Amino acid sequence: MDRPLVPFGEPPAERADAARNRVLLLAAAREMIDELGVEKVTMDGLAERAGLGKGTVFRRFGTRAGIFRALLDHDEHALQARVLSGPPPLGPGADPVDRLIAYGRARIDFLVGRHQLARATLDRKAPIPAAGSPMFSRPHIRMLLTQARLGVPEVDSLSLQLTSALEGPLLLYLSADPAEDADRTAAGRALADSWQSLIERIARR
Amino acid sequence: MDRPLVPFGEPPAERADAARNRVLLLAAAREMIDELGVEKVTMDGLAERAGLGKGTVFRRFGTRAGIFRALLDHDEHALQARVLSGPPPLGPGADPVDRLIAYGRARIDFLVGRHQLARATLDRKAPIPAAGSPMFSRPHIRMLLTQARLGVPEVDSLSLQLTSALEGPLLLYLSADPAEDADRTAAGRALADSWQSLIERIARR
DNA sequence: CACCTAAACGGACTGTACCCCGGTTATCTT
DNA sequence: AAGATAACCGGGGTACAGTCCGTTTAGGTG
Repeated sequence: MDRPLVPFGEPPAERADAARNRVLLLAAAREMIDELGVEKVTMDGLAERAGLGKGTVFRRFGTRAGIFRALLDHDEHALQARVLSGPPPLGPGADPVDRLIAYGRARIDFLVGRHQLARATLDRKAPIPAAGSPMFSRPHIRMLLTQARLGVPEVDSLSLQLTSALEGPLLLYLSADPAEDADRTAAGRALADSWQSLIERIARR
Repeated sequence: MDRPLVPFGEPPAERADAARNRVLLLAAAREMIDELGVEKVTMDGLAERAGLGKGTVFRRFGTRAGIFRALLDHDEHALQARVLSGPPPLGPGADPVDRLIAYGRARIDFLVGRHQLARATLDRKAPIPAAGSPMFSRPHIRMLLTQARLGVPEVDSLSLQLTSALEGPLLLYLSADPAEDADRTAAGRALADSWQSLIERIARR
């Protein structure tokens, strides 16, 4: 009947086999993506490749999109680290407006290079928010916006809209065809320049 | 061997039975959506309800998302008509900046009221662009931006980003749960106000 | 070390989007 | 009006996401 003293301590910590299988699955997923492309990665195939049962795959990631989300999350940590504690203007210390611009450029670069993956994280019937990683982009943009003291009345909505302006083009409106990578790189450059001028326009007083 | 005189005339015009079935299917789809919700509309169910074969449904709409796209397209015509020839500021005649603001408000209203439907038009592996209707929003925003003579260097990218800022929040980041309609209405109001101030900031010189 | 329990595992099962192709029918030609 | 032809139709077939539940195992307990 005894319960842990801390009512909401960490969830009991992942079991060793579970952790091992998770890295196994993520590695297998990366391989399959490289070899076959994102679209060809199936849950059955992935399970077989990793030498595990399908149930295990779903227990770990919940949904197909969940796998890609996990993969993308992992890649994102490097970017987030640069943002949180790297050198300015991306990292702390620079003027908020410059940081906004730098963040947009970095984020676009990031998404352009992982376009397939990012799109695969989209999921019809996502019960909660759910896209690329508004988890990080949105609050960060919101924070910089606030710091910039622009006198924006609707910071929450504006940060939502700017997040969409930043990520939406890559997630929603750019072709998913892997053959068009060159186009996408060019489009990315244009988006980055445009992001900068968008922010500058918003920020000037 | 004779071919039509006009090399690329209309595609041969839909056969009468095909047209009849299309309206049948669209009507059935609307009913099912009202009764069961978007998520519960299946291709089999729809076919049965319309008294047709499953193959027919796919021939007409190509994909599940295609049905919802068709439904949304239909609804959009009314909005587009108001934009193209209705009274200002939404219709022609007003200042381009005012029209941008009015368009954003109208579009947000529209999408808030059809959130479920709009999200259902999203489709993994969409062969071509493919979302809500950038078909109309993007060029229209682009045109108004150009008319406003703001000296924007990247009109194409900016219009893409503004389209995302406008539609992205509804398509990507707002919960799909139909129970939260009230929240969504409030969020829509906030987005609309925020859109206005975003445009005003971009436009002021 | 033997035991116990919660967590992890696996793979059969289900529901559904999407494909295929032989048969049917509308529309055009003469 | 009959024949030709292209489009349409139906429904069974396939592949894949996601669920369920009986079985196995990690890792703590005495």
